[in-house]
Amino acid sequence: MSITNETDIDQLAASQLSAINQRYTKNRRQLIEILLQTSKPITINQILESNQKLAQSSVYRNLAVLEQAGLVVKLITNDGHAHYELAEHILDHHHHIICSPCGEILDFHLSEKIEKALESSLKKIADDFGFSIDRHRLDLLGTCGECAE
Amino acid sequence: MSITNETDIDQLAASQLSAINQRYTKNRRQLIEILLQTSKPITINQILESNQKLAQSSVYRNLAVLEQAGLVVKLITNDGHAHYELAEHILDHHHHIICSPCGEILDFHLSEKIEKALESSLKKIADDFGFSIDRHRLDLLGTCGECAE
DNA sequence: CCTATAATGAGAATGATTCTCAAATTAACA
DNA sequence: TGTTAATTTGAGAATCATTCTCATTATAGG
Repeated sequence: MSITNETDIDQLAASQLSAINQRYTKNRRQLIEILLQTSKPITINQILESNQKLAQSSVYRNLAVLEQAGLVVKLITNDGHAHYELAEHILDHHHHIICSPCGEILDFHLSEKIEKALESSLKKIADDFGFSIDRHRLDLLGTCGECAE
Repeated sequence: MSITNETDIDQLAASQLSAINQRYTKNRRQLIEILLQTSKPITINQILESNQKLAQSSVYRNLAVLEQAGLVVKLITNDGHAHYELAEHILDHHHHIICSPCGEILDFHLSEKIEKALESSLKKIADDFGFSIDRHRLDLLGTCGECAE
């Protein structure tokens, strides 16, 4: 399900970007690389720290482009900093466990059985509301071991 | 499960506020009332429109106080405007279906069976991660019938 | 190699939210 | 029911993440 081969991701990125008339530039490639190396959703500041040469405005702009291309997902949480990670067809379908005190976000997976049951339930609900659904998200909010000490 | 009686809510509000050394003032009572009358999470702007006499800064401050007291929940979505609603022990446990184009949020309920299965699953996951969990949230993201036209 | 078009980067602008502080309100007690 | 001390209020200023602007740089395609 998930793609880890760098070449595959480059092809995918180039193709999804060109589908919205955007180029797969060096800056955008670097963002994809940073997100690939990180196993959890990260903030713009963390991206800027990890590569001092990137311009803040370009990072914001390019993450927005990558999001439009469907390559990146932006997570809005209560801590005032958006977090970014690769889209689910690159990683795989998962959910987030969020530490409210420190803002860290980690990925987790539901068992296939529950995930399926949930999805069919949600499909019915969306129908009842007359919604067409893009995706669902499930977050666990709490306190990590470190912050609890 | 849910509380609809105004007197009960006032008692609850007064007690939860005093637990954090805060008063149940007229302004705060009005916020509770507005949220009670609305069946879905609303923004600060909607609150200000519904009662022109409220001062913006006070609404922000008081919603924060009510949130600290555990009476109100703040929902952060991708549309740049926080939405507020009464806490789950006043309404009842539910989830949100969000229209990305217009930003509207509606409440929905999972069947008790799925909700239970999900909760026990999540409890195990939280343990694995060494997290203590306050709550979970499940959102459906899509497009409402009106925006789809 | 040219040229038209898109991307970049530095800094300014935006806008939701938070902060400040003087004035108004309230609680508690005499 | 006054008095007083502490809290809340409201108007506007300040903050800060994010978005926009625009001159410069890079790129694709002939």
